[in-house]
Parts: sequence; C-alpha cells; structure tokens
Amino acid sequence: MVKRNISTLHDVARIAGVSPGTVSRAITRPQLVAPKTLEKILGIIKKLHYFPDPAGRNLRSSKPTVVGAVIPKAGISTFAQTIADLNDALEAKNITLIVSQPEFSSAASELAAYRLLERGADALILLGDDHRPELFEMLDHRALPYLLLWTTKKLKDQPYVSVDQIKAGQLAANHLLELGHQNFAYVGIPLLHNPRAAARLAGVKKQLNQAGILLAPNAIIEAAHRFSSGRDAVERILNNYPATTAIICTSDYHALGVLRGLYEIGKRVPEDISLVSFNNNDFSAYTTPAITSVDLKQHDVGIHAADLIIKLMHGEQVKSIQIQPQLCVRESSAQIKKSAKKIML
Amino acid sequence: MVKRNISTLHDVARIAGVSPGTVSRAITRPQLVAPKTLEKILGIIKKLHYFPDPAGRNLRSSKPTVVGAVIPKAGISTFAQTIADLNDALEAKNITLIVSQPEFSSAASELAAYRLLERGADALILLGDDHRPELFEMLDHRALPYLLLWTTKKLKDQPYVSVDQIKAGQLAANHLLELGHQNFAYVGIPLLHNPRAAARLAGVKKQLNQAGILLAPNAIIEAAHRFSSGRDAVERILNNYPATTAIICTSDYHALGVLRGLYEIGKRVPEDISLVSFNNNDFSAYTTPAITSVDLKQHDVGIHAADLIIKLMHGEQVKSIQIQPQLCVRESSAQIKKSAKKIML
DNA sequence: CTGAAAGCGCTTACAG
DNA sequence: CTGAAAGCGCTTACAG
Repeated sequence: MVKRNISTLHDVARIAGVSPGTVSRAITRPQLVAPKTLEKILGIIKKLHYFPDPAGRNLRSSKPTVVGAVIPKAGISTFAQTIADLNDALEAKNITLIVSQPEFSSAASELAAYRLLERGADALILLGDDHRPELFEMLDHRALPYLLLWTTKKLKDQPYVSVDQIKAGQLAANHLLELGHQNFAYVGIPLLHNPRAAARLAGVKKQLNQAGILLAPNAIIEAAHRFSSGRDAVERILNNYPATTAIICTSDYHALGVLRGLYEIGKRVPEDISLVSFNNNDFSAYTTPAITSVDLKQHDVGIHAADLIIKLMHGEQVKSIQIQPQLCVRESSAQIKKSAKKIML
Repeated sequence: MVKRNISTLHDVARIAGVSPGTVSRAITRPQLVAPKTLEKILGIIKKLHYFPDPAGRNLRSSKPTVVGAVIPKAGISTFAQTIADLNDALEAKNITLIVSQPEFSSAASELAAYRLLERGADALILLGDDHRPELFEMLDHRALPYLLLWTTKKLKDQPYVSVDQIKAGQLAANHLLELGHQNFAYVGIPLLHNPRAAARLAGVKKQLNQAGILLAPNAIIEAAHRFSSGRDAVERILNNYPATTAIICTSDYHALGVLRGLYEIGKRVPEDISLVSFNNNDFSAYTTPAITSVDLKQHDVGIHAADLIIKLMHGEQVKSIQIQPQLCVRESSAQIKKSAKKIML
C-alpha cells in the first residue's frame, strides 16, 4: 500500500490558529464564519491543496452522494449512451455514479446490486423488472431509494423510467403495413431473457394481427445481439420464408448485419426487401441505405433517470415516466413493388 | 433526506453476544475467529442483511478502493468500450471506477480530476499528456498513483498505456501506397486539440514522404468528430483536390460519413476511391463496403490500464505499455485502376 | 481466540 | 462568531 501524506482538517486548523470546527464550517457553511477568519482559512486550504476526506464526511453527515447502477451486458454496449448521460447529469449535481455491468442473469444482477451497496451506493438504479422480491425487501428495509429502468410491466408502487416498447413495435409494423407489405420476418434478441425485445415483438404482432396478418413462427429468428448474427440470420429468413418482403429487426445492430447479409446475397434494400429496426443508433442515418428505425430515446431515459433518482434520494415523491418512441423513416423501407405483390396473391 | 434504518456492526455484536472487534474480524479475517463463534456471527449477519459501511471502513483502513478516470468527451463516445473494459477489470478486483467526462479542455480536465479526488478517488487515470505540471505536483504530494492513457509523447517518469499512433498512420498510408495510390486526402478531427489524431496524421505524412508524396495542405480536411462531418467533408475534398483516389479518415465515424458522402455523389468505393480509417469500430466490418481500418486496440488499453493502476495502487513498480496497432484490410481499399493512374500522369 | 480501547477525519448541536 | 466535545461505523494493535 502507498503511504499517504495528506493534510487533514486539523492541519488546516492548527496552521490557521482556529478550531477544527471552524474550518469545517468555513468549508460547508461559510456564511457562519467571520469574513477575516474565512479568508485566512481559505488561503491555507488553497496553499495546502486541502480538501475534505469523503470517508470522514460521509460517516458523519450521511447525505446521499453515490448512485449505483446495475446495467447487465447485452452483447453490445447498448446502454453506453444512457450511462454516459446519467453520469453527466448526476455529476452536475455532485453525485457519483458507480456502474456494474454483470452478465445477463437475475442472480448476477442481484449480487451486483449488493456489491454496489457495499461499495457505498446510497441509491440504486436497476434494469428491467425481473428482480426477486427479496431484493426490494432489503432495499425497503434499509430505506434505500431505487429506480427501475426500461421496465415492461406496468408497475404501481415502484418508480420507473421506461419506453413504450409495445408502441415501438406497433410503429414499426404500421409503417411497413402502410407501405403495402404483407409478408414479414423478424430478427431479434433471444426473447426469453429480454422482456424489452419481447414487448417490441408483441407490439409488432399486435399491429399485424389487426391487419389480419400472422407472423409465422418460423419467420421469427432469434439471434445473439451482434452484427454477425444479423448477417447470418438472412439466409435462415429466406430459407424459412422466401416470400418475405419486409424484415423487422429488434435493434440497429442486427439491422446493419441484416443489411450486410442481404447485400452479400444480392438482395436490394428497399427495392427487394424493406427493413425497419429499433433504437435509432447514431450510425443508422449514415449506412447505405440509411436505416428506418424507431427511436427508443435512450438519451431521454438517462436524463429522466438522473432527475428521478435525485428526487428520490431527497425523499421526494416521484412520478414514473413512460417515454414515447418515435419513428424515423429513412431509406431502408419503401412501398412494396407491384411485382412482389403479384407473387404473393 | 431519507432516514436510514441500517444495522451496524455493533448491532450484530450485541445480538451475537460478542464484541464489535470480533465481528469485524469475522468479516475481514475469519481465520482468526473460532469456528463456532464465526458461524453464529455469520448467521446473524445474513439474517440482518448486514454489510459494513464503506465510509467507516475507509476511514480506518485506508486501503485504496476507488479509481477515478478523467476521459474528456470527444464528440462521440469514442472511449465507451475502454471505459467498460476498465470498469469490468477493476470490479473483478473489488475496485470501484468513477468516471468524469468533461468537455475537451485541459482546465476542465484538471477540475474534473480534483472533483474525483474529493469524491474519494485513491488513484487517477488521465487521458493524454496535455496536463499542467501543477496537477502532477499535487498528485505526487499526496502520493496518489496515476496512469496516463493514450499519450503521444515518450514519457520517462510517468506510467502510461498508449497506442503507437504514428505507426498506425504509417500502416494506413503504406497500405494505400502498396495499392498504387498517389493522390491522397485526409479527413480528421481538429488537430489542435487532439494530439492522437495529429500523431496519426504525422505517421501518414511520414510514410507518404518516404514515397516522395506530399500531402497537400488543402487535401487535409479538419472536421468535428461526427458522422455528418465526414459526409460533408466529401464535397470539399473533391473540390479542393479532384485527383484524389485515396482518402484516409482519422476515425471510423468519419469514415462511415465519408462513405455516405461518396455514395450520395455517385462515387464508388473502392472502384473510384479507396478509403482507409482508424479505430476498427464494431460496425466497420458490416458496412457496405466494409471499411479497411487500423485497429487501435481500445480493448487492450482498458485491460492493461486496469492492470497497471492496480499495481500502482499497491505501490508496485510498473512498466509503461505501448500497444501496436494492426491493419484490418476489408473492402473499402483496392488496387488503383489503370485509368486513374493515367489521369494523374 | 476474544475484548476493551483508541482513533481514522470529519460534522454538528451545544455553550459561550 | 467560535471552541470543546461527542460521535458517525469501522479496524487494529494490545493485552489477556
């Protein structure tokens, strides 16, 4: 271990010829200190490069200063933008964010939550709503505020910031229906462990069903959340269901892979096949063709989450937020060709 | 503020009928405690959901547990992957990473560094080598270990994990030279504030000069680090320097934009123009055409950084690491066409 | 193997 | 406006 050589509040007090209490007040509530004393103390603080040891401070004051976030890995850094936004917004309020990104499993998440608390988290941000009740009992018992992100169930008693995933699915499907498509395939993250992706698919099905269209089970391809899985899915789609004229991808990562796969076998997008996806990643407007995508508003999630968790830490009541997704139409989706329609009929 | 309701070490001791010291030992050095006592204590700890308050623990033991990282924003989340890798590797050693992403300026970085220390950082990771000496004096004075990431100067006394950016530039230029190109343009991040991008460009120029080729000043386009800037640069390139057959982009973000820009004006890649870039982002292998890119090994940087900062926190000597970049040839670069050669002669 | 005691660096009523 | 004192929750020699 490295030996430290740090001046303490007592050092400052000794040199300034005042009591430690006065130095403490000079830092935390300067209006309580006489201007001349204050000036002298601040000068010494500056000269010594002194600042309060957070351990001592926390022990005494118990103001919440640390938010822990459990954000499981989802194959690709899906949530990087939200984490960055959250970090920025919390830092602006002098709150520290500590993040744990365990593998995707509820046991690993729960362990990660405990570890964050042991490392000093005063509040917790958790992904999804698939947690054991014991975890919430413990949080309640310790009166630890927490916030759920990207939940898919309607929660009554637990504060959350979520995106209407069903609506997102409906927007995607509706867009393609309006363009005249009737033969759909779907490429998605394995649904079992991802209620958000499952909800998007549910929205897609719902909208298709309203139009009297059934999404055939073998037209649903589950694939790991990687570009390569998207590419590899293309062959299976066209084998399983050659009439496909529209593909819906559960994320832009899949979509870029699918785009690549279609290019490799010589299918043109959108002339032969239309493609719609979710997330509206930063790259989606610049691929060729640019990807039509439903924006899931990651940025807004981060901003609202910071806002709500801070309020919760201050003991305030809070209203959960359901964010509305937004369709961004680009080049990968187009009116179905008459020839394709004929083949189908 | 929320009121807490947490059992302390004293509560555990009281219920177990032992002294607080014994409970502390049961947690930190169980081999010093009699098995029967230990069992009883651990049972109560479990029942009470007790875990030690890190504030109390830190105050007393002064073992380093928190690493702070100052990673300025670079337009896009360039460093997200490295931060995630670093976080994972540190978490595995029970070290907490706290990150600050200030705007790109050395004053903002220095302030961020101080803020991280005030929030409990026991060691610091800093980006680049453009820091005021006062910062290092302060760190030395407090015996705080620190590590520099992505430096471009050769440092003797300061530990760093860096990538050989000049070499990266040379690899890119050399690849295109071998393909017969002689008329180059460059699209890059504004060089003034980005020594890494500047070093890559220096490598490019060096390699070109060895081949007797001069990169014309108006063939160097500086652009903000966004996809759109890459796209917008295309027009300027072809206006400034119509003979261009090869474009080097300082990042894959620019490259995707440039690809898009070239597509929009009807230039084919690589038939008309070859494109080489840096970073080897995850999407680069899946665009159409796939982007030839020099891998800057972000993942390795994160892993090595975690390793070194942990050693430094334990007071160990450490050898700085210079990572070698690696060229990944894909579809965006090709042998120059004879016709293009003729035009140039 | 265990307990009593001191103390880590701070903050905060309390008294003056 | 300031000081003396208590104490936040823990760990760690020290003594037994």
